[in-house]
Amino acid sequence: MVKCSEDDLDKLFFALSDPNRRNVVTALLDGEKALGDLAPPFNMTIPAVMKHIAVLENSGIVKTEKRGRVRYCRLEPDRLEVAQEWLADTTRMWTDRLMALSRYLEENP
Amino acid sequence: MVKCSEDDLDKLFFALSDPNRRNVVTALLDGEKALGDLAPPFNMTIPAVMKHIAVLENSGIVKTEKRGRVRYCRLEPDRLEVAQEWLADTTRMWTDRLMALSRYLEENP
DNA sequence: AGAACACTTTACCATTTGGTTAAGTATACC
DNA sequence: GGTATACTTAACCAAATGGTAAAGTGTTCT
Repeated sequence: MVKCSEDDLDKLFFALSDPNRRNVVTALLDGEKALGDLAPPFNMTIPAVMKHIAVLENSGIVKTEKRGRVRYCRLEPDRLEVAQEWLADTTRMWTDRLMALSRYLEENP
Repeated sequence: MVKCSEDDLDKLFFALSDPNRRNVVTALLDGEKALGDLAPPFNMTIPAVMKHIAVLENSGIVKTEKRGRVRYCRLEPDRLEVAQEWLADTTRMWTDRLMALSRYLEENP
């Protein structure tokens, strides 16, 4: 099981619970993008994008870096992998226990 | 790719973004539980539990049924599987694209 | 019938969220 | 130096969230 605090999970799932933020993540799959490039495609103002980026950065999914007057945003592979592993482990655990339950129900009608 | 609306994903991730709700999900792995049995372990009042159950039910993760004066809560395997598949597909897509990116970066230093 | 039980509903509260506009700051260009 | 660019900050707003206490409703037990 991946080490990951409850608080990390809160932030991670919350970050992914908004469609605009998931869109930003999708946009960043192409690679690094300037903060200003993320607003127009989603009809958001720059301050709105900044808040979403802050949430994503707080969750560890995204990192940003300022070069000159431009703030570049990119996905953080490590954190993505942590998220992926936690999700896989958890859903597998759910599935296992649910299968055990359904097996039990079959054997005890 | 699993069919799953953006709105479904909002609800799903949001439902999982609270530690009390994840605890309720974990508690339900043992099987069906009465609503009242979910409050004491987490130091919540009954109305608080009801709100969390409503969020989980709205996301499709949990279903409830009233028998007599007791409301029983249980995990909904179908929805769990949908969630699991979506998460696996999405994280795989992320991983694929990130691997393509790192391969590109290796070949173009 | 009457009491006990297990929710349900209502009303209320502080905080957070997601968004805006407008003014401010730092960098790049002519 | 002065101007355009690209964020940043501040102030504000409506709605949602997570929680409570208290009163109400429907079942079950004696």
